[in-house]
Amino acid sequence: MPATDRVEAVAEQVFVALADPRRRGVLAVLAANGPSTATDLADRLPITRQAIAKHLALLADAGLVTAEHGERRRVRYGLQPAPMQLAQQFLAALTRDWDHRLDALKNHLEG
Amino acid sequence: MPATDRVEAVAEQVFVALADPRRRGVLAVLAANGPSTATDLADRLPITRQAIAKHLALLADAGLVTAEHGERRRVRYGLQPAPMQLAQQFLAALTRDWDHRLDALKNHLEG
DNA sequence: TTGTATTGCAACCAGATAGTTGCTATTCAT
DNA sequence: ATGAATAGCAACTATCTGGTTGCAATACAA
Repeated sequence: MPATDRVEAVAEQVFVALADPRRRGVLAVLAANGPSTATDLADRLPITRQAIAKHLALLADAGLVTAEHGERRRVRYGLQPAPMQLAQQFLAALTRDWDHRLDALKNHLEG
Repeated sequence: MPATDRVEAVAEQVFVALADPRRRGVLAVLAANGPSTATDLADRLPITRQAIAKHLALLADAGLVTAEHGERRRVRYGLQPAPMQLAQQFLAALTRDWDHRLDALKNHLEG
């Protein structure tokens, strides 16, 4: 698989993740408070722990958070900025590409 | 409503739009070929015209495409880059914010 | 050992989403 | 007037998504 396809796949997962306000909420709490457990997050957000757990699973699958297993069966989830940066680059490239193509079409019509 | 909320609302719609491969396909065709009708797009993509029309409605709602009514009842949809740029700025700000907060947390632990 | 706190799994529900088919209306050419 | 091409609307289906409740298992404290 070409590298650009893998980039697009990661970007897609990031877009899916950021498309949901509750997931953005989870990420915001993690950014503000540092690594937290699902139970901690459920205290600060208006949904149940199990709902949080599902969102965390999706975020972990996208690489946006990673789980670290601590003492007493506790699992803390921490932010992982790399996929965000990838998605940002993908978005920037897409915008540039569009602008370039639209300019080319415009010039083609004028010329 | 504060301006940042409106930015976030637009960014969310862009993320939703870009989260779907078929929608990215529609946008790619529009970028490559310029404004096109739903029927044109249906010829180039593996889904029916009606499915395309639904995606176009969502994209238009997000401001990513605009409809121009032409002759003979034809409606052509063209790319609109502004919301993309907004989403890009939102994503960049988010990434910066995370990095800043994570650094602060790290320094807090070390200091 | 009993209790408390935590995680993980499964079943279930309601609503949204993607797609299809079928139909109607409009426009223009023959 | 007929026919071809296009766009829009509605109904229907299947799948995905977000959320809940309930329950079992684990770990530690008293």
